[in-house]
Amino acid sequence: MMQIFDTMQNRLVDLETRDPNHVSIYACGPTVYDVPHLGHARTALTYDLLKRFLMWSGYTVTLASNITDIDDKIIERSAREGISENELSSTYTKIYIDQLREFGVADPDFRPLATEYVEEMLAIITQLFEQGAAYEIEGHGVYFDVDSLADYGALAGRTVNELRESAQARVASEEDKQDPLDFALWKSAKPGEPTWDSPWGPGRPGWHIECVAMSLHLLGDGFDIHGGGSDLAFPHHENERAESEASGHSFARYWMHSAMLNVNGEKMGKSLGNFRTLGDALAQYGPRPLRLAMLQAHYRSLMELSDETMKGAIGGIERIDAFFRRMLGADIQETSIDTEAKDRFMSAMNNDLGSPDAIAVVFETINSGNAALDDKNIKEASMALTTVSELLEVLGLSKDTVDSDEEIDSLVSEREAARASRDFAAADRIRDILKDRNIEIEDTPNGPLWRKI
RNA sequence: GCGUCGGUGCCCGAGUGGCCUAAGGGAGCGGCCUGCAAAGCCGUACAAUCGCGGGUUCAAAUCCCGCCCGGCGCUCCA
Repeated sequence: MMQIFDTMQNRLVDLETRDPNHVSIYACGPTVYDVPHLGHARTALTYDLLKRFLMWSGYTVTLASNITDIDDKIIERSAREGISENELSSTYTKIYIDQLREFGVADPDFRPLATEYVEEMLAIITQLFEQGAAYEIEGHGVYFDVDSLADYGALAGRTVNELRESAQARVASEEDKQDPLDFALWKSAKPGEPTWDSPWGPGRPGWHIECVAMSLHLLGDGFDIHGGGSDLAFPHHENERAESEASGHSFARYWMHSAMLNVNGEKMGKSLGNFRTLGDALAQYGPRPLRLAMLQAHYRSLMELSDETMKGAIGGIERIDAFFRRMLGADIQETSIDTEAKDRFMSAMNNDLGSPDAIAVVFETINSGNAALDDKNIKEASMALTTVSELLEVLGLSKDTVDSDEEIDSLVSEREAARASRDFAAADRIRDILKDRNIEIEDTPNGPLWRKI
């Protein structure tokens, strides 16, 4: 059985799903006011990996991942750029989706937009009123009363009083909130802002309510896993939980949080110059090395993404691809998977998504497959190939399509002819020509192969 | 300041009481293979030690206490 680290219980727990053989997951996506950075990619990758692994384990999985397309930052930025909120958010939504696809993150089953769930949000706010968990402040909006949730603060590992102390030590609120911890469910309309009608007058959604509306609508009460970046645990997730539970809906059974990512020793978002956007990193390193680098770190540990890390990951991908190239030339048989390797891979992943360990199993299998091929042990080599292919599929690291190019093929043939007549000077000349075009030749017992470098 | 997670070789990282004489990958070095390469295989140095100092235990990288350093949170944030 899979174990995951549940933020709520603050420990590793067995994943016991609401429905047998089905897992419902809600992963918090970005607020689209700018291009995605590597941190967004890491978070999305975590839940992509979780889904792939659970499906491979035999579950059916429903993954919902939202796009928040209305919030203060979006309003601010679109005003500054003189375009509509919708124009701004749809531009960045498209970039986000395109780049995640390029990165190899599969589309979630649902990708809800906050602006399409205002009805559902209003319904929940109504329910909160009915439960006495919400109150209105004239001119400001509707607020949530944190006393409505007995263990408010549990996700942050703190009591309400501890939170209150911190909160009071900070900004005194301008509104007449009953408690400094209370937060807006519905914000009254302000000039120049997009608004929706509501029983409490025109306004727009407040904090966190969009995720509650979308997750409950798409996955139902008591869905299995709610995830996101660790920076969202408090207050975002805590408040979602409060809103949901207080309105009478049981919320997520488990909470998962993926850790942050630093680039070249600097926090994301503050460094300039260096790549920090997903787009730049994809262009610089390619999707697969980037993915390998991220998967070689555990999702719950802070990750440093440096040039050196990437150098290592590029080497790793090359090793994987070289293995496939070699096998391509071998007389491979149809075989079953190596159950020993599969079991080790599975127990690594069952242990709170232990991808670094799981990847170690893949590399070990590549090694034994290569060794088997050297020994002309085709059966074992074939089994290693089957195993590596299947496991890489689970990790989303499968080999790209094979390169093909007629002109290069003909140069390679020319070189083969020269080699056959032992005209090595001519053969090396052709190899140099190809090298100038970033093509590297590998001579194998089954003939030459080439690849882009 | 309070809470929380973490600090393992040159780099990335696994390991959470005995199988650790610390996995795996990358980079390094030597050998084999090759016309030469590339890829691959084999071997090998680098952790007498796992941030530092105490403690518990027959036994600790793994548990406890203190300290140092870093991430995240304390109503923007993946």
